Amino acid sequence: MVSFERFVPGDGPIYQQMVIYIKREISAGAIQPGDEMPSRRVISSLLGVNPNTVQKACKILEDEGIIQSHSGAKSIIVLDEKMRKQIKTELLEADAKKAVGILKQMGIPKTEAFSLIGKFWKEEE
Amino acid sequence: MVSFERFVPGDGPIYQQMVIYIKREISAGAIQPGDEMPSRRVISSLLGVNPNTVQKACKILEDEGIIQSHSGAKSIIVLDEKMRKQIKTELLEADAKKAVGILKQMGIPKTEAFSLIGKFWKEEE
DNA sequence: TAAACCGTATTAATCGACTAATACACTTTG
DNA sequence: CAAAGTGTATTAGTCGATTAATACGGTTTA
Repeated sequence: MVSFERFVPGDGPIYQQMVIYIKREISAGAIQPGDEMPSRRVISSLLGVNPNTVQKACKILEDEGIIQSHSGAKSIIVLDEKMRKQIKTELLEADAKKAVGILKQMGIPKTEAFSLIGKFWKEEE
Repeated sequence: MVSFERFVPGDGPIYQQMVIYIKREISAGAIQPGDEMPSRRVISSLLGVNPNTVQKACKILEDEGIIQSHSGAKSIIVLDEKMRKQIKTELLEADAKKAVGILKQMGIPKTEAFSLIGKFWKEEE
């Protein structure tokens, strides 16, 4: 069963955050093909958002071929390994590029950036 | 004169992006105390947004003590060195922490994260 | 089979970001 | 001084994200 335990609300529309959350969990292998999604109503209650907002996210995931929804039954994850790698690459490129761009705009030298990242990596372990 | 050349529109409210942009330029030393801000109307035309949106950002910057506005004349940057370092630290902590959190959620090992960042750092030089 | 659960859809309403138009008083500048 | 430029404020309106309430038909399950 797909879990939303690691979901932490951030910036921007919630339905977009949900889509990205699922994709990141898929990249990590924490969500796998065949896994069941909790029902729209359960998710909405878990995250404290409206069922319609959840449905909006699920609609996007279905349009992208990541979940499959049979009306009446729970949705399931349906992606293959090729697609998983593709999603992972896309997310990584976007996130790493963004992080690098920010650090460079702030005038941080590469070495300092590495030590910073190493520091925060340690703190959370 | 404060420049908006490096401003690239991203996610979230524009007035918040403007505030962060100014702070990052300050962190980098590209914006310094005494620098003049372009007028609200000029900025709005530069960025293609409404003057009121620009004013909203400037109001925040003034409330935080980063700019000083005399009605009728251009606003100027007024922060001291202590404040500059404080701003830089705040931004770095937030950005680096966020980036690390994302990479870890995706199950990226530390070594791979470093090589990724190194790669994108190179590409833009 | 029947109740409980599920995906889906519709309609209306709220809220914040942003636009738009305009006005006023102050300062800089020629 | 006078014109142009500037910060500030007000009011109204648009638009998208989100909430809210509700309904319908298919699937699970006891």
